[in-house]
Amino acid sequence: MLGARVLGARVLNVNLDEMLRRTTIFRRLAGEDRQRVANVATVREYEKGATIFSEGDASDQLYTIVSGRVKVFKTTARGTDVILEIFGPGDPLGAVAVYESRAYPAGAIAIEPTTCLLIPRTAFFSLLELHPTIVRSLLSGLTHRLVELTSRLAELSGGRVEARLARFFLKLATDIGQRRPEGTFIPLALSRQEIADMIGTTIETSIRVMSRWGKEDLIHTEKDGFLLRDRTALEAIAMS
Amino acid sequence: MLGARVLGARVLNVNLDEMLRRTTIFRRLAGEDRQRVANVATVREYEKGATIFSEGDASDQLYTIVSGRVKVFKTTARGTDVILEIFGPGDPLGAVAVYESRAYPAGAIAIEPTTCLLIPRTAFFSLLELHPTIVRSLLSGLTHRLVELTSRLAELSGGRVEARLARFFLKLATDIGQRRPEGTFIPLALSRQEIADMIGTTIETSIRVMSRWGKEDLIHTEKDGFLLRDRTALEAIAMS
DNA sequence: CGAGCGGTATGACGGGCGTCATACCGACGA
DNA sequence: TCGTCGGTATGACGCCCGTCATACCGCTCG
Repeated sequence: MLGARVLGARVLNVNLDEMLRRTTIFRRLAGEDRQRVANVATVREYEKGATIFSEGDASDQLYTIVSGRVKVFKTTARGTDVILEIFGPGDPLGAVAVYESRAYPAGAIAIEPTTCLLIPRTAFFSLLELHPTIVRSLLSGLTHRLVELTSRLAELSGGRVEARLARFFLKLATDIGQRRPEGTFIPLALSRQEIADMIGTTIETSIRVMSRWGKEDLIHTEKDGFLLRDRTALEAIAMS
Repeated sequence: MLGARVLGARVLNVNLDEMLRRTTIFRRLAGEDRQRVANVATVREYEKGATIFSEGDASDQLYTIVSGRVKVFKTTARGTDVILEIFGPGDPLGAVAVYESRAYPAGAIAIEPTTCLLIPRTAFFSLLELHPTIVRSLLSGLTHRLVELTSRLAELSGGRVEARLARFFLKLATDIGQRRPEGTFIPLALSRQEIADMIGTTIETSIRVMSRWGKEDLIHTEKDGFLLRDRTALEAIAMS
């Protein structure tokens, strides 16, 4: 449990209900049902870089992100990592493993200070029995993830690194970008290594491209994110 | 409807029930419910190379493969194709699109003579209402596909082409391989282009590697599949 | 039978990018 | 204050593999 701190549920009981309301899975529950979930839920906090679970771990809990961001990744045969997705507040974590009672098929690491809500598998299953709406909600989430993943698969395979990187930042911009007078700000701090893991290349290459783009005033790395300065230039690179 | 032939449901009504029993989704239905599905189902046949649906098409039917094999693929920004999965008898096709009432996120083409069972979306939805077990079955299928896709994502990103190709055939061997005195036979006819689309490379490279491996007696291309002659050599290549 | 076509095969060439090596810089702790 | 460490930066080298071009082979059709 390195980097994790378990908080007594009683202390936070006031907030638990509020937390549950913000999750995509449990938000539609009636008040009393949410209360029942709250009674068996645990809150856990992770500092940046802390491992939430590792690939192959037995899955006994369903995680839900309350705040922070988490990268879900798989380690390839060669030892390099590939980031499958980056999850944020409200997103479930490990739903696939818990539902199928199998080991986690990928690892999860906090890339920001993160707090999660943990529901034991047994409690989760009895919820599924009682509330078909939760099953529906799960289905919706999974289908969206499937579509996302297929897009990433098409994206990763082949093509020049520069184009992939440009498309990656353009997608981030439309997803979580904030308009500013100087450009579009992406409030997501990723290391060069994590950028490389997202687009399937090495850290040196990602550093090289980011460094050049910084000098060419296309995109700048800031303390807590990235600032897109020249969106049209990136779009041109993405097309090529 | 090029390459498709619609058969009168009445003629095949005897077989329809048998077909439904073989699907992963509808097999658990009670007899009378299966009969209700059979009443609204259609059978359609596709010859090799025929398009079942294209990426972006509106989804009005749920397909289920009765016999044959289908490749599901996405076209990248650069115009190259990436094969996401190859489905066989019993597998559902387009479940994600139908459930979410969205356009198909990928295209589907028959790589063998194939016959499918078509269920209209409306009928599918009323089935979902009546039978929670179908929803469960859908969920299971989706989670398996998710795990598969994440593995393929990790597989595709980076690494030498030879290693990826070796791993690809080794996986096929363990999935659908048949032991023979001369080696392991993989009963799946893929063109060099389709091999390239599976592992994310070009047709020339896949031809080169396959050609060399043929000469080195590692794997031979036959009329209706591939014959793995030297499994340990492939495993060595996959490791490197 | 010759033309056309789709799939396979093979060579030549060059650039993108992975690999190795070194250096710089800020943060942190002894 | 200095040493260490993690992250970033940059150069040199080489080779895998994508691109272009040509050839071969079996099949179908006029």
